[in-house]
Amino acid sequence: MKLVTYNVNGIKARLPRLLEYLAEVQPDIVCLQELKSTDETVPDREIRDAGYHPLWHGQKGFNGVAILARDTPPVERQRGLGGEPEDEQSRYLEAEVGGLVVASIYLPNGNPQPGPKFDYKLRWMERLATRARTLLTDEVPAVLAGDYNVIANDDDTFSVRAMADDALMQPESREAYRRLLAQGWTDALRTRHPRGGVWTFWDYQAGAWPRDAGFRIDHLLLSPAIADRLREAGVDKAYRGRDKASDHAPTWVRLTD
DNA sequence: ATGGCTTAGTTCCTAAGA
Repeated sequence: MKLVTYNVNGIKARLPRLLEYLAEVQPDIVCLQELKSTDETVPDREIRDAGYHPLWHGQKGFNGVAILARDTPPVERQRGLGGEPEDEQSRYLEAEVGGLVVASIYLPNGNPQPGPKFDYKLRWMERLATRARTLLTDEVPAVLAGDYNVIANDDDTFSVRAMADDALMQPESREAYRRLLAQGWTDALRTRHPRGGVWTFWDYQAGAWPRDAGFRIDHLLLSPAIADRLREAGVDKAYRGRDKASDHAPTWVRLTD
């Protein structure tokens, strides 16, 4: 089975690209981020007509995550993370689908840093770690898939220097990500491409795509219960080059059934 | 230092993204 994470950067603006992707690749499960739409304004009918069962967790204007599944409807387990009741940003959605627990994650960007947005990012990462710990304790087969907004290693970016002051690459962001992995999660892309140099995002500005000046921030984390089912991991890079593309490319794992 | 994209909303400018 193929499980994809794809930050679409606006699902209404991206709908033709997303429908193409679903038709051409036919992934089994798709975690979406940055819907920038409410549950009332998402293209629910179009996704269903494309053969997918959607579970939406939208928000007006910003954020918004979803889980799409081809065979059976995702059964919701949780929306949002605990620990900060006043947080109304739609960034976490967890469901059971196809015998897996799947989470669609849109981790806060955190720029500019230092500042309140960076503090929110670090708090959010701790809240995610708390949830992730529970999933491991319960020993469920789980995939935490999404836009983590963390460049974990120097070889995960085209330029360490260009990104040095960015929230994506601060030591605090990296350490929080490493602590999460150290719970027992497997970074699937890293495992299959240990030398780095694999990008999932290319900025719209300054010719980043034609220069191949990207970085890897979309991650799929596998729980121990399914880590040995990992067969392949990659990026469907060509979709970044299409007309009116998202600045992220679909990033995926293939698991044995 | 440069140059300056894309989306959505309180829409013809601004905020946010990364």
